[in-house]
Amino acid sequence: MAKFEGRGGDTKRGLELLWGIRAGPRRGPKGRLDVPRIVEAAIAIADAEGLAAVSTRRVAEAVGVSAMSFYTYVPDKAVLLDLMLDAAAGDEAALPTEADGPRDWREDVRRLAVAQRAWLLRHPWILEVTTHRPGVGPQAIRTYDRMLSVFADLGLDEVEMDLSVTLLVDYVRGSVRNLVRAAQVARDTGQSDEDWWREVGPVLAQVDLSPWALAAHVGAVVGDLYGAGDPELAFAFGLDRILDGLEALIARKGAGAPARQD
Amino acid sequence: MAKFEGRGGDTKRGLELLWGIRAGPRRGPKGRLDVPRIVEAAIAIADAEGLAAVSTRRVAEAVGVSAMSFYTYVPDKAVLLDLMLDAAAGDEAALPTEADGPRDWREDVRRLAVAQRAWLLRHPWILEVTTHRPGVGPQAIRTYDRMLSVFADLGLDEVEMDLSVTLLVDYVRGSVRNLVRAAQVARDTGQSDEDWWREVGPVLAQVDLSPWALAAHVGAVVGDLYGAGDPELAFAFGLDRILDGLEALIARKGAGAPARQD
DNA sequence: GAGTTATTCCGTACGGCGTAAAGCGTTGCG
DNA sequence: CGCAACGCTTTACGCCGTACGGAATAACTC
Repeated sequence: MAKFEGRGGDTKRGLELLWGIRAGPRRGPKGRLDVPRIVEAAIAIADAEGLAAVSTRRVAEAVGVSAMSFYTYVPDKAVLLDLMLDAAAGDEAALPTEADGPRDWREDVRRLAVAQRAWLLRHPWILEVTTHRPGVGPQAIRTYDRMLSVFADLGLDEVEMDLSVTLLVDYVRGSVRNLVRAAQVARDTGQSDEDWWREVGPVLAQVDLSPWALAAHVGAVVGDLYGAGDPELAFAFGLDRILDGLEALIARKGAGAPARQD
Repeated sequence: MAKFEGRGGDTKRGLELLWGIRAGPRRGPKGRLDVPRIVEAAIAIADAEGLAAVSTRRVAEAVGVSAMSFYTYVPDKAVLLDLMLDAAAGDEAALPTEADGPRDWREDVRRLAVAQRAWLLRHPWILEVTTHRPGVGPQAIRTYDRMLSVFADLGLDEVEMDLSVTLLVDYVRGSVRNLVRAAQVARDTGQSDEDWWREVGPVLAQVDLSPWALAAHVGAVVGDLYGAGDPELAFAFGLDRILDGLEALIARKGAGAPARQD
């Protein structure tokens, strides 16, 4: 199960598939399918029903072949996940370019974060597949490149640029994760957050929370204000803190670089 | 993967187990086990071999009963995971108190983040658990309380305190995740990062990276400096940015609150 | 052409998983 | 005592990833 949440499998073959540089077979019957069709079907299933619904049997059925024919095209499930990841990276929103007017790095970074967030919400299963090794597919590299470009020309060195991208991506992923999980559980169990609270409330009422008065107080205030938590607000708040933090770094480092324009 | 449907009764039963408020059975044979023993065994397996090794059958075997006897104590696997989560929250490091000298919120927050990180590295499987709902067990609430206390008396309102905790926790989790996956994959596949790069390198060399020159350049510089990425450095960098961001907020909000002391 | 060989596709099977169902024996309440 | 509640077990179902082996097909060698 969780063995496949990381990478592994046939690394070399997987990479060749990622970049489409596998030497085609010279004899034998022609395949009825190709890898992109399989990956597309897998992504459709994941988008609609979650990563748990993506089994090799299910994908094979979706493209109209028997269970084992799947393995003719993809060496194992770990590689399928790699391919899905890189393919999904293809539909991220475009970044604004210099042509759209004067660059404002703060606005660019915010847009980047919002776009990443929207992308993750479109493909929630991506959060369950997260790679530990850098994405080495074409789409992943393109995304990395685009993110770096936002931090270019601000006086940061290469390492700082890379770390800034990492910080931003890690934050967005963490922030979206909570939201996605809620939706996922609601779907899997047919139980909304409200239903759940209605069940939890009475049990918690029996409990003595006084040892954690601060938690109880803040929890009550926050809960009253926006139910079980407002993910939009949390996202915006964290992003603003991170932008402030990056701004402090940039101000310190990039004396001669363009500053905020607003 | 996380497809455990929690039916209505399971949620309630799970909560009762979390808080130890089940009504004891009056007749029938005494059980040979209790829930804490089962949870402890499950955590031991998860610590040693990863979450994937935790199956109901395996846990049952570890405590010396047959596969189905497990379900006498725990209604289903999702509840087991909830119990594991809350139990694991019990071994977080203590926070320094006011008795240790003058409070410095920045240092406190940093210590908090470092402690959280160490805790996650001690129980890496926690990051793999797709939690049912926000933690409502006693340990989870205790942790939340302690984190809030660090942000108390700084001029932040309840919502800002809650959001600050969320930001910090989300960041730490995201940051640790990369590190944990590396170790996990290395263990599962027997392939170290270096082995992996040795396999990836030659394939990537065949590829034209010029469309993403910035990514290639930064990637090369970063890779040269510290191999496949230095997680310690990335963690410290992101944490510093977040601290700067929080400091800006606190400076703006808490005119009368204690400022930095260093 | 004929033969060889690489390749596609598929049926079967193995050992895992979570857990429903049903049976057995033990316990304590009435 | 009898009976209901309960602990524990065996059996079984339908999933999963995928190893294996066989049949059909296409292109290469002769």
